[in-house]
Amino acid sequence: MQAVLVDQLRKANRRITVQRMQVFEGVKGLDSHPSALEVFEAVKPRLPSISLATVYRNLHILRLEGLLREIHCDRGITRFDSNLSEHYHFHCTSCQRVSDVPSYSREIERSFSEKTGLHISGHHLTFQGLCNDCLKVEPSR
Amino acid sequence: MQAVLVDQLRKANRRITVQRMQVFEGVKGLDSHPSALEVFEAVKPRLPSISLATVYRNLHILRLEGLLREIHCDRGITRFDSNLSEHYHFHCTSCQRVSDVPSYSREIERSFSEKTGLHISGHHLTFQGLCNDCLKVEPSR
DNA sequence: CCCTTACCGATAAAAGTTCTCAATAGCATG
DNA sequence: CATGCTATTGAGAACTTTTATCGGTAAGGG
Repeated sequence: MQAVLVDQLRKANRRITVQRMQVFEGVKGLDSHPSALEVFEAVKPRLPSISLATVYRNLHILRLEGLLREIHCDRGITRFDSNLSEHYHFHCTSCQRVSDVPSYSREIERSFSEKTGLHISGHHLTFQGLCNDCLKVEPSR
Repeated sequence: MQAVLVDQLRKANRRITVQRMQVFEGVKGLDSHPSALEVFEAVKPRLPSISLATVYRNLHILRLEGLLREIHCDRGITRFDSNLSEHYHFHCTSCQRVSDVPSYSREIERSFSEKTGLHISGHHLTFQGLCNDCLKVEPSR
């Protein structure tokens, strides 16, 4: 299980620890693009002695090794995404949850790079709006 | 000067203070999408007694009243943009500066909304890459 | 099984932001 | 122009999110 993950960590001279695996599983298990604190809460029942610092440390390492992505939607909060395939995000401005949008276009980058001559390594597209749950509660906006 | 700004603040029952005006000018004067601290540093020479809390307070109020936009590119930092016209951003992953990209497409929203049935209020598109200055220094990537 | 060292938990510290509160100053009114 | 109401200010405490420190632990190669 998680052969790619283990191989990539080994290759980078990183050890396979219970905490590291659980942090990764924590992000993967929560489809809601959890914050570090949410990952901590999710892992704690299975690993009651885990430290918040360990969660931060491993989130950072997993991101460095390209096994997780960071996303920045709200002020001051970093969220994590285990979905490495190219995709966009939908951010509900009411409940703050972030969900995946399966579409993606590399063409956007190419046309921008052509127009500006700039060196592009990627792009992020995030839609804002109200998710269906929040639309029911406050149909005002 | 700044008739729209003043009118909008009056309408919202907000007072026109030197500090508030200078905070707005600070964001507008820095084309680099400054953080709160950078706005504070920019305003301080003209208003040596201004408090950092006042800068934060007014950035928040100006955003609430729709006179500034917030953008979230890096981890943990909120940047401000006085350019209210619809546009995208280019984020240099080396020097962390953010610049404006003049293009915009409302069509993206419409097609996404049509496909998903979700209620969309906006979208943010940010390109990552190396700006021309940083490309010269580190042509590695 | 042993040794090296990456990693852990606990905690302090740093960075970014918001809150509290007494004093001040916009500005509407007379 | 003087007065009163209250939104705003400056200073600092407090809070939130994230990173650094450090002695002890355990992963994994030999």
